[in-house]
Amino acid sequence: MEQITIKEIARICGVGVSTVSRAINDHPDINPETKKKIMDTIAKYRYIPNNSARNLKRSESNTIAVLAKGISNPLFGKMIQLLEKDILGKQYLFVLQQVDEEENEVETAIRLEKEKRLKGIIFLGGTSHPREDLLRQLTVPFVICTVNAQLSEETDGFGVVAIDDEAESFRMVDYLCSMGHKKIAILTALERDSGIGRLRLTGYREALEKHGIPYDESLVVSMQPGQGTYTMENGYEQTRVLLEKGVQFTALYAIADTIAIGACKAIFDAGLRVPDDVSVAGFDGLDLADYYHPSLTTVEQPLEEMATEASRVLFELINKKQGREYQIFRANLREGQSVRRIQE
Amino acid sequence: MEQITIKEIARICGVGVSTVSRAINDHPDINPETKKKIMDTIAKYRYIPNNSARNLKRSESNTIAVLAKGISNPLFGKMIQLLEKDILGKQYLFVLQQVDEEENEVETAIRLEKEKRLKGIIFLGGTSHPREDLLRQLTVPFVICTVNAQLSEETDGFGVVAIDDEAESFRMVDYLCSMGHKKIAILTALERDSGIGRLRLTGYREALEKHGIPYDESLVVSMQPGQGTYTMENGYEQTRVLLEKGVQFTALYAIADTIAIGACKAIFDAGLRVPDDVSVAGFDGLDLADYYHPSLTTVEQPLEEMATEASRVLFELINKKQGREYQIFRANLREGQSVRRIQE
DNA sequence: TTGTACGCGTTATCAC
DNA sequence: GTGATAACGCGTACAA
Repeated sequence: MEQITIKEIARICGVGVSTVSRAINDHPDINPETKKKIMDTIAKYRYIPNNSARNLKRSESNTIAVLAKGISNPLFGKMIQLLEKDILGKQYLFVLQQVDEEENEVETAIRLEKEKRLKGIIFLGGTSHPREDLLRQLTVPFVICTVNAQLSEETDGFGVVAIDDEAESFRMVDYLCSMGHKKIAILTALERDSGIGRLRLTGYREALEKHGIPYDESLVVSMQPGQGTYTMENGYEQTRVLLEKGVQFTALYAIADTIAIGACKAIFDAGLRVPDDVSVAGFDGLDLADYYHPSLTTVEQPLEEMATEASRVLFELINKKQGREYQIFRANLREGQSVRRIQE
Repeated sequence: MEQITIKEIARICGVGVSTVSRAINDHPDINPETKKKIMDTIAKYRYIPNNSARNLKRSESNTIAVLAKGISNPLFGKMIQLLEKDILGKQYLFVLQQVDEEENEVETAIRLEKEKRLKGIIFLGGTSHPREDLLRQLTVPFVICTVNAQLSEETDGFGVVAIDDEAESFRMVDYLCSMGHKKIAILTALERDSGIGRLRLTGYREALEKHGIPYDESLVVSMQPGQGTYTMENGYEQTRVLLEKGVQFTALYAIADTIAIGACKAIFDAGLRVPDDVSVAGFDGLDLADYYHPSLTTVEQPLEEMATEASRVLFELINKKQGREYQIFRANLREGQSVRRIQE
């Protein structure tokens, strides 16, 4: 199939290619009439410039990539839409790259940066302790979003847009304690988790400590590895095992809403009720948490603000070429019907 | 930031660029030693070929695009992952493009095809009656997945991988009738919907007809337009309105699980129970339907098989350059706890 | 205001 | 087995 090129358009219009190029790219010095004629021809022949050639020629390809760790993560849906709108609105090209759970997102970013001559990168999700030697191989600014990563002073030209996972996790567990719970199980990520799991687990420990509740390992349950750590299935399965063990607890805190919902199912299946027999709390503030029955008490991340901020920070970094910017948002403890106050 | 190019590598190794190219692309006639030296240098300098240049040069860019209408659609998550794996495995480049609800996915595809020199396209979601004049502007094979689109004889070089939305919808409503329900409300897409909504609504009408139940317009509720037709929020809101109107019905059939979950919430909020007071049925077979409480009776689409088949069909079309292939899968009516038998 | 010619980084086609 | 070199389609400096 013959693809029509800029040369063809030029030939048809009886002008040079540069004139066509000027018309396409809204250059100032061009005769309006000539421009109109060219644009009409372009429309008529449905000519669309070849992206590869443009990117190749332009020293700067004006592309921004969003790397989402787990595209199916319901957390990211809205954010991606917002980011795309923002980025396209700024006349940048938008590339969405999905990163598998076993994949190292920074390695993917490095490859992508060179392949596509990126101008900037936004990470959605990923590890909270990325390998900085890899990060430094990135020569363009990047923003880590939804993960409260802490980077050393040597790394530069990046931003972090997130909530304070540790503090917010603390708040939730603190809240559970204040509702009279003393035996609080936690469904958390893998032992060796490098993502938000560790941060949220730390918050859990600190809250218990504050309330003088000893940390009980039998109440700490790790999700099983495999495809999708933060899945309902995983939450269900681990909760089922926990219940079968006969460990006593009055509240169950899951570090993700999806896990919490799986947990609820296991509780129901065991013939128990939420929150009458077990209180359940989640984290993230998915829409779903609200629509679940009973609605889930959860920590709501301001996802849309975070997306907007992530793109703002990125463009700022692109302009300044350097800097370090931490934007930590405050989350909202959203009370649902899944946690009840119990008597001491 | 200086990007290293193939020329640099060639210079460093003391060879010509073509030799380096041969090493990169696994060409046969190259001295293993030379190749090793080159590959080592490449690794050392972390050279990564520029994608734009490759695509520009290669007559065929070997890129396949997946256009997903609504990336946040939980239906697509797993499918996208499978598709990506399949496509990369076949040594093709994979591009994921999100399409907004108001956007015409075919127009996006046309632009993308030229911009990126695509080799093939997979549509996830979209309209069931696409504009064929636009589709014919696509010069590469495409597969419409999850939508049972019917195209005229004049269009060629495409595949459809879907379930029979009408028949499966019929089956669900038929099932509801067989459970003793006579007043069955439906939550469907927009009046003027051109997607699966219309097909599923038709199945609903036909099932009622079979059981001699008159079609009652007051039981047909359309989702409101705006951002996200198939959302829990929309389902909630429309069900709330329906309940307030005081229309009587014993079962509620939503054409998507997400809508069904929103509906359940509205029912609970009205002080009613599912399924005791109202039976609820969904469509799609999301994981979530299973984990919801009560678990949702739904029509389960074989999403993974469909994804695998979609890529198989696409590659077949790419090789044959033409053809029309309809792969209609059979869905599975998954009984949950949200529908109960009622006495006549 | 417009056209010509060059180069972006890569692969393929030749000679050698 | 290897190295020049001509494309690929576009943007732009420069000349006209």
